[in-house]
Amino acid sequence: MLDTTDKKLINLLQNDCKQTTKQLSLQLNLSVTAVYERIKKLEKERIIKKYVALINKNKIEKSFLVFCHIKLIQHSKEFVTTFEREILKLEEVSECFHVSGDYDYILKIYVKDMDEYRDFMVTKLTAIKYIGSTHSTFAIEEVKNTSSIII
Amino acid sequence: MLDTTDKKLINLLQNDCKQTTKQLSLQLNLSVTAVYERIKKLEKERIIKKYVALINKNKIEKSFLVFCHIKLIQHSKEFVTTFEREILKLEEVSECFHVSGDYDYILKIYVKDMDEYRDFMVTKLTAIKYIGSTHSTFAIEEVKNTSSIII
DNA sequence: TATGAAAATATTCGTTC
DNA sequence: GAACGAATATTTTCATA
Repeated sequence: MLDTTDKKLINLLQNDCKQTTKQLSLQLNLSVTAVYERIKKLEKERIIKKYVALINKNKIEKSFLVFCHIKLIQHSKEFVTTFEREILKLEEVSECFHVSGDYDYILKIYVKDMDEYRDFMVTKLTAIKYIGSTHSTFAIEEVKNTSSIII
Repeated sequence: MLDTTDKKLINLLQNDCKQTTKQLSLQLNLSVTAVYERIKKLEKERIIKKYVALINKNKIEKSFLVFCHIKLIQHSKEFVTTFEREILKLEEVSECFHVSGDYDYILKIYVKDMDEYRDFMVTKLTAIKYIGSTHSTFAIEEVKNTSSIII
């Protein structure tokens, strides 16, 4: 189980994973080795999944964000499987969740601008079989966008 | 401007930022120093925003994901500002985007389970002033969820 | 859990293209 | 300005107490 120190450590690493174990040890009142061992444990147990660099989307021309709600024409196993397999291939789709309610999937799509989005819709998304309908919602502003979950 | 090597480097770091410059240099056919200098440049220009650890939500009891669509009662400057300021304080809300369309905001919320979500709704979210209506959509399955944008 | 030595890595520097 | 290899500084890693 995770104790308070583990949780603190996870929160620190979610915010900046390039801190040295020495820096972490000072914040946690632990020795360098103790921090090191705890991190290794968290990695081994796959509580820490991976370490990544987060990129400023404005600077790489991928700041146009669209939420796309998708309904399939039917919910048979084959339709679901095919759709999901095809979605995984689309690099513009950063997230895709199967959801309950009025539609079947919510997709988060990052592209350069509206032109690129239209192109994506026409040539890639709607080329996937079994899509019944789509509804696009455009982001006007990013109020909050964090990868970390405070525990 | 970013050349092909920069883009490759960014993609590598988005996938694993703990690789040593030596490992990166082998994949990029560059010297260790050249890789080092390119990374420093990307950090300085804020193209790389930060380095973070990604946590397995299943293992920390935060795997219940809800998309919440919110409409404000009005769109005055004051209402928008107040709402956004309050949302930033809620640690359950990992993302919040101001959007066009049928509602004003899309929120992504991670909690433990439905009970915790109900509690969050009642005591935290709907306690915020100026919310007109909310509509919650629950994730059944995570099909794709990546922090990286391939460039 | 802590210490410290050994190994690996990051960082700086002088030089070349 | 970008790349390189050599040097130095720092950090990680691991055996041992």
